[in-house]
Amino acid sequence: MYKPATIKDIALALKLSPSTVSRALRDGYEISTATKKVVMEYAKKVNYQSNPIALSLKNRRSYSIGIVVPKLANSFFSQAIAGIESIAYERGYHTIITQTHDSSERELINVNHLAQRSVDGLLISMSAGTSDYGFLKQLHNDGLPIVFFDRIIDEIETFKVTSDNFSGAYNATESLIKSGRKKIALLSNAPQLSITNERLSGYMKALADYHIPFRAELIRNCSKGGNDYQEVEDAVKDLLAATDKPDAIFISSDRISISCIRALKSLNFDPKEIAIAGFSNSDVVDLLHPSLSYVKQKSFEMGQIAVEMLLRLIESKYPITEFETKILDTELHLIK
Amino acid sequence: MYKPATIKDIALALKLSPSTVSRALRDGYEISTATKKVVMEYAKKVNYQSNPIALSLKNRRSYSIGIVVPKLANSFFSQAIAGIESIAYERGYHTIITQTHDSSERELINVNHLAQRSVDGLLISMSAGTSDYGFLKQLHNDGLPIVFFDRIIDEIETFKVTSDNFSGAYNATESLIKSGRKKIALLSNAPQLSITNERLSGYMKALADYHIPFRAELIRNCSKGGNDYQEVEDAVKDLLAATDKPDAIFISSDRISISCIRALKSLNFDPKEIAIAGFSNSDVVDLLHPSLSYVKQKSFEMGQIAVEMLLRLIESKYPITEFETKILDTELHLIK
DNA sequence: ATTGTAATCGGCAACGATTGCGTAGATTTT
DNA sequence: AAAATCTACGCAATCGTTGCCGATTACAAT
Repeated sequence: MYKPATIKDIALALKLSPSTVSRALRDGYEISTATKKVVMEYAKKVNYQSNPIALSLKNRRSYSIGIVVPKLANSFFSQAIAGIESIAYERGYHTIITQTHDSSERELINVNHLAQRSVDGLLISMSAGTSDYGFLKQLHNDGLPIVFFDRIIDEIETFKVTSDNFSGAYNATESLIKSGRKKIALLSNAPQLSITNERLSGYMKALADYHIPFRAELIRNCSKGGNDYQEVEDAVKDLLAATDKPDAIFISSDRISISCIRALKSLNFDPKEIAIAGFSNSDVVDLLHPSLSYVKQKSFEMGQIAVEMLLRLIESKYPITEFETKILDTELHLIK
Repeated sequence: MYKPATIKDIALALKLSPSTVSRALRDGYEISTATKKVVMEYAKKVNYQSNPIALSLKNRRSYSIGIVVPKLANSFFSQAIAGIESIAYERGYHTIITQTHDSSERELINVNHLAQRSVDGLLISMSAGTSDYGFLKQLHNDGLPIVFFDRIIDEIETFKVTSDNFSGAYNATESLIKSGRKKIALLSNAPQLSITNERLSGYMKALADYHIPFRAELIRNCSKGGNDYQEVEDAVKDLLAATDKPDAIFISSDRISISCIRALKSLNFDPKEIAIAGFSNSDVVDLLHPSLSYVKQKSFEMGQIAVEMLLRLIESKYPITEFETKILDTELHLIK
């Protein structure tokens, strides 16, 4: 059985009391230099390390923060996590990463697990399927610091950070228009997500600004958000089977962008015939074929900002009542 | 301050002792049905959930397992994690995921953090930079169950699962040979990794079997394992600048495969002039251009097998002394 | 010699949950 | 009616750590 040395062990071996050992290790002022030296040396010898579980129980602080994202395999999220970690580690916090695979049930389980494990705070990007935020509201009201990133919600008042999805979508759509396309379809993400609607608005505004009539039949919702390839292929096939078929597609999600490319490839479509632009943070998006123009979010920075917000909440001595929602701009990369 | 209901709270409210409440909640036989009913109902009302921290401290069991991988952004690992979770959740365990970014220091910190957090066991795929396994040996000797996957090491005797890297490399190299290539370069991964040498051996064996002389000048080590793009580009550039330049490249790592493709693209190389094949578990590898034949590992299955091994170790009543190293075969996907 | 005052350390309790043991009171047995 | 048995619950210890208070000692000030 795995059993590391404890303060008691040291106390017993050195014929001291646990409290003395504890204070000696933390360099307390009331302990003599000699005792400190003996304790420190013995502690090093037996490789003593304080038990974070016991500390968590006693202090109700764990110096760890919980991360809940839909999918690690999604580049955007793994980049955001890297950003979170870059700051968290620096500030002495550990991270506990969990993924929900866009399942509400899994999300509930993970969030509760993290809360019970007494993480000091929570960074969360909501799952597509979640519509009941009661469990989060509960935790938030009970005082658990929470920061939302990317897929944020209105129902809870706290710090949030997300991308300028409207402009991102606007710019991408505009670029398609400027390259001469007029019949621009939209592959949209799960409709309950905040980002989905913002991107839809950007798409519509761009059409309007360029006097292109909005055509509902060019919109396809992929409510499974690219987790289901078949859904996307069916949508693409359907779009391209129309008599007045689109000459471009704007895709409002990373995973759906990939699926759309795969669909176009498997349907053997001439890339010149149909232009595509979409959101993507894939680190190989520039190598894909058929190629697409893409809107890239500042994922790493978003992670950094989110965790900084969270640490402000956690380490603030007084309750914070003024919250901020930060919007990061996006980068449009056009195909050469 | 976030403060969930405790057993004491319930005891106080119901004028019972904590022990009675505890036993009532666990449906102990010595508690009257009436009391149980009262306790259960009140517990539900205040949304009581047992504190895992306290339980961990008392039982030295946490029903959580630690996962340590080099990089979440690497598809292979995020797929393996999905496999791990699929089994772990089913069996009532939580997972705590950490990544090292191939840094030994980070690996040490993460492993210790997990051990101290009293995870019941550890699933680890080693970082490229690690050469001192002392800290793992220590934990293992102290009785912490550990299972290695993918990037395994010989120095510790326990369950392990990895891919048949030799055959994977052999088959890929063979496919290049059969397509008429004779001057096959090798972009190799960090040399201290187990998988690197196995793949090198497979490459060499294929050359030998087809009577192609081994040429050391066609081997390039990317010791940073594709974490550094420039290293790969330099290697590719160097290879292709030679007078007797290769007509094919076999790449022994996922990340390096991607970097190599990018290098070839940025150097404007004709895909027909130089064929490439490499290990990759990217979920978009079939959409890349220039395209490559690829060796895909059974990542999801590997995760499942690893966690099953770990649970055997954790839940075994008697110490296990007979260990197994499972080798999964790989899938070769040729470009059409 | 007495009091004051640091310096140095130990004891107790608590964080939340579990559990062996003890026991008051009710019920049954003799 | 006395003794034995049961029922249903409480007490206290435990896990590792630390905060608070108290105790001991030495040494200086009075």
